[in-house]
Amino acid sequence: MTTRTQGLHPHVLATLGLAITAGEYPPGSVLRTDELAQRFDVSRTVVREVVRVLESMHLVESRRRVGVTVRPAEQWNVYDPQVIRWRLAGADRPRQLRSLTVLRSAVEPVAAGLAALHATPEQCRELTEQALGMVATSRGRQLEAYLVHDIAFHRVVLAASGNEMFARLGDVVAEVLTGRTHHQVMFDDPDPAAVTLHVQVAEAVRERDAARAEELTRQIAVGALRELDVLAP
Amino acid sequence: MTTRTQGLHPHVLATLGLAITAGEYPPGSVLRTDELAQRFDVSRTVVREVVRVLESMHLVESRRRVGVTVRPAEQWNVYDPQVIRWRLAGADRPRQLRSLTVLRSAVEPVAAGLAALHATPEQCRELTEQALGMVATSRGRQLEAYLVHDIAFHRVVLAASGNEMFARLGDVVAEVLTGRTHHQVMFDDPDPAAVTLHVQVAEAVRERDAARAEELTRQIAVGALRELDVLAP
DNA sequence: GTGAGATAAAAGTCGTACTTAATGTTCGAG
DNA sequence: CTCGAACATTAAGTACGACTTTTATCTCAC
Repeated sequence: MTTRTQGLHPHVLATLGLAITAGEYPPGSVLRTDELAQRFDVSRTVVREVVRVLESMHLVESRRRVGVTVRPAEQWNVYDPQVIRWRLAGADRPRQLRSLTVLRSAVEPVAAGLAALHATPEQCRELTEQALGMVATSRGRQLEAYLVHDIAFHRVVLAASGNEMFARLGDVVAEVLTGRTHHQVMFDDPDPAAVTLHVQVAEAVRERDAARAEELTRQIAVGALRELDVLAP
Repeated sequence: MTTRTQGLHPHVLATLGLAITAGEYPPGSVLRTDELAQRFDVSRTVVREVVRVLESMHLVESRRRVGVTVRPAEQWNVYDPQVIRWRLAGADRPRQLRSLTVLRSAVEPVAAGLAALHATPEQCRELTEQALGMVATSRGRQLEAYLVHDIAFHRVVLAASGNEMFARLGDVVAEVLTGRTHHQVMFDDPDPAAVTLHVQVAEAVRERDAARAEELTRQIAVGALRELDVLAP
């Protein structure tokens, strides 16, 4: 079950990162580089580079004479897309999905409001197009195709907000939506109300109606949260 | 002007990270590890570890036969606390401060609303205490003391929200508030209206009034944004 | 021009030797 | 018996040199 990556470093990093974020090493656990080198059958060089990266993610802390200790989850860089992916792939996907959705519910309405003020004509067009794509694929179990448009739609909104912090959440939203579609329980077809709301958001942005864009997006977020409450414990 | 850090790796990392985030290397610039090793007078080992970390922050990309190329700013991991610190220390502090404040304006109101639902008695007490501390230090040019309470206040709100993504923004908020107080132009005393609002937020949380906590925090955010508009171009 | 093949440049990997710092232990002074 | 200072030990940090692998680019025949 070797994770078949090209290059040793990526492979070791992925394996260790996944294991740590999955909680396989309780906080305070100590790893030694030599031991890891042996375990993965790679040189200490590779292990050291991996440890440095994990350290920059605050997953571990490396101290002389003691080793590489695993940090408590509260200290992890949970905004690191890599960490997010690991956690979504691991055991506590539900919890992660929930906390990310709450984050979305805070950010996306504001982003939509700003998008209404700053979106370029090109972005407005793109937004409408994706919304129509969602409508077109919202029936008949085309969840995969729907997902593509959904992701693109939210990406454009976040990018059009003109705020780089929002824009960079595009990847996170993509992960959330993908995770929801693939792993989470999900209805056969998306909620028709949500689809309509997306179309209306595109409309509001096009008409530069910031307040409406924000409010409509807030409704989308509320819907997503409610759905999560229904489908998850 | 050696940045006097203990350990070679931290020193090289800090220097290079700062230089890149400051835009000293335009996107697409190519660095070679041997060259860097020479320049910093360290072994290739150290440089390689640094490059791996920078790579995990998406600041650079390392490819065989071509070298280490600097990525465009849109791809940087702008949520990495380290990157945030570098950018706040560098040339575009104003822009960074603004985008982070917008992020706060989206997140903190929602966090406050959740805090009203989930805060422990201990957190309520802490909140009130910090708010009172803000009142006590709001006059007579005690900006430093005020800052401490301000940071603590917002940290508690974010932590009390019960959402880990929000909680982890505590450091970011701390950086923003610190940056605003130290480097940004700021009035001699904080805005009295803001101080009052903080006290009221503590009150609302204590009384479990989520809607009010959210609305009041939104007003704080609006004030912060307005202040930024007044004091920055 | 175009495509196959040679060339070379730079990152990737490895092993070993040495340095440094933190921890734990020992041992002597009080 | 307690305390503290010297010492030994351990694991990370750093350095260096050799070798491998990938791949951009150049060459040359067609």
